[in-house]
Order: sequence, then C-alpha cells, then structure tokens
Amino acid sequence: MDRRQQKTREAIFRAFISLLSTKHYDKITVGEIIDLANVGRATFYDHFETKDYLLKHLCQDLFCHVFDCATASEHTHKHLFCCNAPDSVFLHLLQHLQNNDNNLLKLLACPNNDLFLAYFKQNMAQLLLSQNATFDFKKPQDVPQDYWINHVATTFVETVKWWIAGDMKQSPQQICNYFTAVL
Amino acid sequence: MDRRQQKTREAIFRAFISLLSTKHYDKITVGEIIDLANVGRATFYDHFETKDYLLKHLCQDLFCHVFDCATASEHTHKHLFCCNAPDSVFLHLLQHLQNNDNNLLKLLACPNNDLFLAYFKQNMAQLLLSQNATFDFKKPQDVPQDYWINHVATTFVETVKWWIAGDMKQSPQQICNYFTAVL
DNA sequence: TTTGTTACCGAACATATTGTTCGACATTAT
DNA sequence: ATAATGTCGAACAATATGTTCGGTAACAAA
Repeated sequence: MDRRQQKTREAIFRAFISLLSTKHYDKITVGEIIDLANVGRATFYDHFETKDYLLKHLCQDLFCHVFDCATASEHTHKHLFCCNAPDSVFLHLLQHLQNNDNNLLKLLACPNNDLFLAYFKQNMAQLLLSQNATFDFKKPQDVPQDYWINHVATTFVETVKWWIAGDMKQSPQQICNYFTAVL
Repeated sequence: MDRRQQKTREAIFRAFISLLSTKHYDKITVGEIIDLANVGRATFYDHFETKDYLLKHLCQDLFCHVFDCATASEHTHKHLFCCNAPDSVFLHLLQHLQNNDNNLLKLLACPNNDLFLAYFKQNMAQLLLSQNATFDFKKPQDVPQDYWINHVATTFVETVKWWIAGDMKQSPQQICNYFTAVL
C-alpha cells in the first residue's frame, strides 16, 4: 500500500476516533473529520464512500485483531470457556482490553460505546457459536441454544461495559469471577 | 389541551413511528415526517425543538404508561420478583407487550430497536433499584449490587428482544421461565 | 353570537452538509 | 526519467435544517 494512502487513512481514523470520544456519531460531519485530519474533501471520499463505511472499516480494523487472537488460541487449548481456567478466552479478552490495544478502550468508553459494543457482541456470539460444544455444559437444560448463546455474549459485553464505566478498578481475574458468578 | 394541538401531535408521532419501522432514525428527515403527517414545517418546529426531542417525547409517552402500571402493582403485591409467581412484574410486562399496548411492539421490533430497548432497560434498572430488597435473595453473594441490577435488567431486555425477533411464538409464561432459568 | 386568543399554514429564507467534478501538483514505483 | 497514482483546493448541485412572516381558520369564554 502506498505510503501516502496509509498516512491519509490513519489520519482520518485518528481524527474520527478523537471526535467520537467527544460527541455522538450522528453529530459528526465529514467537514469536521477532514479539518482535524487535515486532508482534502475529495481525498476523504476517495478512501471512504460515506461516513457509515468509515465506521464499518474502523470496527473491522479494531476487532479483527482482538478476535483473531481469540480464535487462534481456540485451537491450542481445550477448556477455553471454563472461566476459572487461567487461559480462558474471556480472561484473554479482558487482558487485551486492559492493555488497551488499538485504543479500543477509548472507543468502548466513548459516548457512542453502543456502536462498538454491538459489534463486539456480534463477534462474541459468533465465537461462542463456533465453539458451543466446549462450553455447553453450563447451559440450563430447558432453554433454547440460541437464547443461551445470546445471553452469554450479552452478559460478557455488559460486564465489560460495567467494568469500563467504573474506571476498571478491578483486575481482569476479578471481573471474570463476577461474570462466572452470574452465569 | 387544544384539540388541534392534540391532533397534530398524534399525527407527527404516527408518521414518525411509521417511518421508524422502515428505516433507521438517522436517515429520517424532518421533511419526510411532516409530509407523512401532513403538517406544515413551521408547525413541526412549534411542537418539537428538534428530531431528537421528538424521539425523547415519544419514549416518555410510550414507557410511562407501562411502567406506571408496573410501579402501581408494586405496592399491592409482595413477591413481585419471584418470577414463578403468576403476578410477577416480569410476567406483567411480558403480557403488556403481548397485548401490544401503544404500538410498543412495533417500535421494539423496528430497525432502531436499540433506541427503545435502551430506554426500556433504563426504566427497568430503576424499577429494580427501587425494589432491590424484594428480589435480592437471588443475587450471588460476591458480586456488587449495581453489577447485579444491571445484569438482571439487561437479561430481561435481551430476553424480550429475543422473543420479539423470533415472532413471539412462546407464551409470556414460557419466556418468563427462560428468564428465570438463566438467572 | 361575538370577541380575543391560539394553532396552523405556505412560502420564502439563510445556513449547513453532502457527495461529485476538475485541473494542477507532488509523490511513488519501475 | 517516466508513467501511474494520491492528494489538493475550489467550485458545484442537491438536499436538509431551523427561522420568519402575514394570512386564515379553529378554538374557548363571555
């Protein structure tokens, strides 16, 4: 990829993230983004069809890394979803968050956190679905499969949300314990 | 309230709801609303400062009714949060939904359901908070109070979401059972 | 029924945002 | 060195926002 493209793309992302942390997505204009990123209007539309696509690409860039890690570790361990195990996927993800890779935290804590948490949850559910055999033992017998998966994914994301909203005072292990307790 | 005001207000709400069921909130313009509602532009802005306020007022109108009922029944029963009891608040709310009071269902099932479910959840958490003594017995000992309340509210709202997304094939009692099972 | 008030309308308006086009210029890869 | 590609600024039409105005009709109260 051309070095110029790379710089422009990053400048736009950086500006976008910065704006997202101060105001709601709907209220951000393309004009503000290009001013802060210091790129021309035509250049913006050369990279992204619309503001919505910019958001989409940002989500992809951010989460693919985190979930690639999670998926990779899937194949090396057996009891990923046993939350008390020190190598559970949940614990892994929480540690990723604490390290604040990719400024993900900034976005999950911003006024638009719903946008990103929704994306987060979606990937989470997919991950659980692909691995349901390994954590199925926790499911109550008489509830449907998809209801249960949705419930686990939701609970995890909400746990993360609660953690961040409270300034992450607890350790990942502690959070993992709460998560396990309510499930 | 003047009969004219009432009519205009209702026409705007009706048009707004109708549009919400077909497209996303951000993409709806004031122009579309007033065309469908058949009111003048000036009239719209006479009733609502902005589109955002319209949404806010709509939420208030819709949910105050439902939650007033719930709050009212709070004082007449003792074991509201015992989900198996036939008169639990949860069951009450589910039955309200099934009856589709105020077209609430249409909105909770629309592409913007997040907007309304967020509002729903907020009221839910508040209701739980005001009554935590009566359902505290279910909480695991070692998790914080606010974490638990958020978890219960989230789980209920997600349950409703899942129910609606699946065309509400189950009975309120059945849904209540799922809810109880995962908690 | 009369009278004063209030809500509505249509039209026009300034302002802001979107997404596109153009030629000129700078950077890149080969 | 050369050709391809990315960026720029400026200008553009099209659309959306929120306000203002005088005229008209519906309203409530006497």
